[in-house]
Amino acid sequence: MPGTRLDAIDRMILAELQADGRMTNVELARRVGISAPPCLRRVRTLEEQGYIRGYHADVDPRELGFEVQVFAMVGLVSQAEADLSAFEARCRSWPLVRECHMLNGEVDFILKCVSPDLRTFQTFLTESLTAAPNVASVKTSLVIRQAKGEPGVPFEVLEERLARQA
Amino acid sequence: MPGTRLDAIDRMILAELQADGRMTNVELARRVGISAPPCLRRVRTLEEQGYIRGYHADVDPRELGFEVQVFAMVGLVSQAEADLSAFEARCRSWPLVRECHMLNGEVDFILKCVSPDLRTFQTFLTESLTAAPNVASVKTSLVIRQAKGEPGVPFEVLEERLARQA
DNA sequence: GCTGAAATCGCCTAACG
DNA sequence: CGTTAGGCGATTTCAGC
Repeated sequence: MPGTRLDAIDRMILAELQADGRMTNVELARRVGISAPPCLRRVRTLEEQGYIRGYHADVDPRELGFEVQVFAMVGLVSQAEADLSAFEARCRSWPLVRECHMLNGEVDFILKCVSPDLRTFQTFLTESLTAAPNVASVKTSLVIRQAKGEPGVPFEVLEERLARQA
Repeated sequence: MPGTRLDAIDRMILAELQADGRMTNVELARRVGISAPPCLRRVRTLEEQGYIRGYHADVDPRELGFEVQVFAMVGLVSQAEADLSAFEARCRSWPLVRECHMLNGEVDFILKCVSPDLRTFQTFLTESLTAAPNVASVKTSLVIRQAKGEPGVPFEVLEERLARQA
C-alpha cells in the first residue's frame, strides 16, 4: 500500500490537518470541497498508509515550567553500527532528550533537549550523557529564544514542485 | 490569567492531548476521571491561557517526498538586536526553514530545514541563506537518520519534580 | 474504483443544580 | 464538578456515477 500517490485533495487534507489537527471532519470536508464520508475515508487511508503518523497538542514548554532548551552535539568513539544503535537506544530512554538525529560531518548526533532548569540539565549532562559508553565529546548550546517553530513540512514547496513538473 | 497553576487533572489532560491530539472529549474525560463537560471547560481554559498552542497532524516528510533534512549553524556579522531580528524575520519567510533557534556560544542560530532533494537545498543555501545580509558563516549537516522524535515535553519529569517538592 | 445522500449513533456543549 | 438534554458531527449503509 505505501507509495500510493496522492491527489490534490489528499494533499489539501494533509495541509489542513497539519495546520489544525483537531478540525472536525465536516469542516475539513467543506474546506477541501468534498462531502464528509469520502473525506473521512481519505483521512483513515492517509493514517493507515503512514502519511499521518499521529496528532499532537502543541504544549508550551515554558508555561509548564520547562525553562531550558538545549542543543547537544555529540561525538562518539566508535561509529560501528552496533555502537550507533546502542547510543540511539540510550537517547530514547532519556526523557529530557526529545529529538535525536544522526548527522554527517564532524559531529555524529544532535540532540534537542528540554529541562525544567539548568541544574537538572547539568546533572543529566554530566551523569548521563557525557558518562554514557562510547561518548567521546559533547558540546551544548542553550536556546536563547525561538524565532520560528513550524510543525511538519512546507506544502507550498510541494505544490510549487508538482506544478513545475506538469 | 497566565500563571494559574495547574492541578493534577490539568496535567493529565495536557499529557493525553500531547500523546493523541484527536482524542474525543468523552474519551479524554474518561481517562482523567471526570465527566465530559468540566473536561471540555478545562481544555478550553488551557487553550485560552496558552498552555496548548495548537493541534497538528504529524505528517511524515519522507512519505511526502521531503527526502532531505538539514541542520544549519549560522553565524552573523552583527549581533545587534535589530540585526538579529532582521535575520529571524528572513528565516520566518523561508519555507524550507522549519525551526530557527537563537543560541549562546560560537554559533548564533541553528536552523532545522527540510527539502525535497539536495539540489533544492543547495540552491536555497547558496542563493538565500548564505547570500542573506549579515550572514557571516553557515555550516550544514545532513540528517542521516532520526533515532528519536518525541513531540512536546516529558510529563514524567514534571510529575517526578512535583512529587519531590511535596 | 470512486463519490454523495440518508440514517443512525455517539459526541459536543449548553443550562442548571 | 455532575447531570440532563438538544443539536450537531461522525460513521455506516446504500445507491449512483
